[in-house]
Amino acid sequence: MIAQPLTFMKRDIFQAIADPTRRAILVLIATQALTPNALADQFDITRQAVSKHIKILNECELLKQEKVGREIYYELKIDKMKEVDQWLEQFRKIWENRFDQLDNLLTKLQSEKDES
Amino acid sequence: MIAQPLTFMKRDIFQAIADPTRRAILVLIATQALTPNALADQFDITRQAVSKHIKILNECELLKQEKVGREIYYELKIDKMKEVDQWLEQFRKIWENRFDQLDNLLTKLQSEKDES
DNA sequence: TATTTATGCAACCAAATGATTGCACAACCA
DNA sequence: TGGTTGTGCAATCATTTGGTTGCATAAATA
Repeated sequence: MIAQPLTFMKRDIFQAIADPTRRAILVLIATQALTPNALADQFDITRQAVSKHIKILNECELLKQEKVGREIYYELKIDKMKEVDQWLEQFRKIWENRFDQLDNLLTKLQSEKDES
Repeated sequence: MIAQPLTFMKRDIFQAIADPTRRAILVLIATQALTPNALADQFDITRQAVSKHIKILNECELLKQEKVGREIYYELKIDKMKEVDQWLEQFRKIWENRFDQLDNLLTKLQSEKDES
């Protein structure tokens, strides 16, 4: 056995973003801090269901929180999203490399055409 | 069926990459085409379990396949990974913007220091 | 031809997931 | 003080998930 996931965190960011509701939450709190109630207003599910999603996002260390009285404002720790970006990097290298090769080919074909 | 309705795909790429085994598979077939058996050798699970993961990745339209005799070579459709990149873009904008603002602040502080 | 090999599919199972309802409790406010 | 509001937690439930074993079939090989 060669390839095996190395770390064993209970949840990782890839699980966090697997659910469409959680992705929507992340977008909402990317630019502004929101309370669970404010978030729940945006969805068709119960406040408690949203609360569970928040808990999961929190376990993944995706959230900053600030308590104001009895309200809790949640906001995205944007830096955590870079983990996904870093994982994507290995694929980005490949597609950019292939694009460059295609570009080189087209340039070469063009110059050959010019010479004729 | 010719084209699947985009809005009602059973699975999306975020679900595909949620599982650590599937992420490892994607990495393995990003640069080379591999058969299910060759893939299964890399993991501690059964060939059939790997086969199920392949099926899921296929449903997400992440795979190219080429049949050679009785063997089937699977390779990653790298362009499909751009969907994740595109979703990340909205967050990238934010963190790059914040970095620029921090950079501007530091530059300003430095120039104020130079003036004194 | 008979056997081995590569693959996919079906049935089954335990655990995880995403939702619900109900409750507890602290913080506001009339 | 008593009632309302914001939040989190527990119990419960149906569905999905990720794994297993067993089988069917087509292709390669002895």
